Amino acid sequence: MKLSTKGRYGLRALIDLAQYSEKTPVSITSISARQNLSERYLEQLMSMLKKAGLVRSVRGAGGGYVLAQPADRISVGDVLRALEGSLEPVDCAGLDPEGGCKAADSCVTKYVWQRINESINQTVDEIMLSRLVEESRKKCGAESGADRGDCRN
Amino acid sequence: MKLSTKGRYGLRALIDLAQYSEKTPVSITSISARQNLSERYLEQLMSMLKKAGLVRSVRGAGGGYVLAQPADRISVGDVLRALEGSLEPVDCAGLDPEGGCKAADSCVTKYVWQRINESINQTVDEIMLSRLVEESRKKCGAESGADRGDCRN
DNA sequence: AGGAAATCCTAGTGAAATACTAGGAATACA
DNA sequence: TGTATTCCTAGTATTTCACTAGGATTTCCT
Repeated sequence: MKLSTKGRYGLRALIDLAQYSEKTPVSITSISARQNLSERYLEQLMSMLKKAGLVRSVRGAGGGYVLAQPADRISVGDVLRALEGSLEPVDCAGLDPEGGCKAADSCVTKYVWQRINESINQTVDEIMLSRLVEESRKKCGAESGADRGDCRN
Repeated sequence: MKLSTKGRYGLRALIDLAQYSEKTPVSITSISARQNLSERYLEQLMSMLKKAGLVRSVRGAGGGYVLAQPADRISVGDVLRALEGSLEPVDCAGLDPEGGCKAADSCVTKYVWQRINESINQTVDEIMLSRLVEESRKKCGAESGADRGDCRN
């Protein structure tokens, strides 16, 4: 039940992007420098976020990324699902027509997985990027945010 | 964000155990036969559940396992945490004294991981084994539960 | 006593996923 | 034309997962 680095790094990157891309696009180089992430790896994450319609890209010199939607319309859930795939804790095969779990109707644990799934999604869908950006600004205002790169989550 | 087979199989096994161990201990052989699980693997899961104090074992012929607590005092959360370890989506190193995340105080994403963690734990802690046993009995009453083994979740 | 049925314990292992790295093509600004 | 960027595909070392294997120990039954 762990999130992979995709989700963890990607959320940090998007918060960073939301903070710095108000006027001009933000390059992968600058995000990865601030957040202490591998450029090449972050590149792949941004590509996924783009496919999911959360960011837009500007190619060429002076280019980079910007949010494709206002920060108060992008939820943590949108970000995590884009990067991690479905957040449900178990892939119940009950969906496929001929796929798998013939016991779907009599499967007791399925109820449990559904409940977990709902609670996770509800939680992540109600936290908006804009809110995290606010928090971040508050905290960086208080302390000099010099050592931000230490946080790997 | 997927549960491993440990949590999935283990929960099924414990539901099975709760149903069949009212009078006598239930052997791994019989659980794995009913649930269509590898005996050797299930053995390891039962060992973990024992360490966690959820089941007791009776050695020797005629032995097996019984619940160490009544089924209405064992939650799904107890089972999953015993088998999967902590359910928190990110191992924030903020706990260790000299361990890791120096940015803990200024870490924005930490808030997100905490919220997810809380919602997962709350959900799984309020579903009791006894309830799942009830559900299982209802469903097996309706249909002839012959094909139970097909469900791999 | 002796065998059968069970738990207990440690280690090994093939396959898959993870977390990157690498190389280069395409695009746009200056 | 050159430099800064995104874009795309493929390779790879490490780790984790999901078992399998071998045997020791305990207890019941005859």
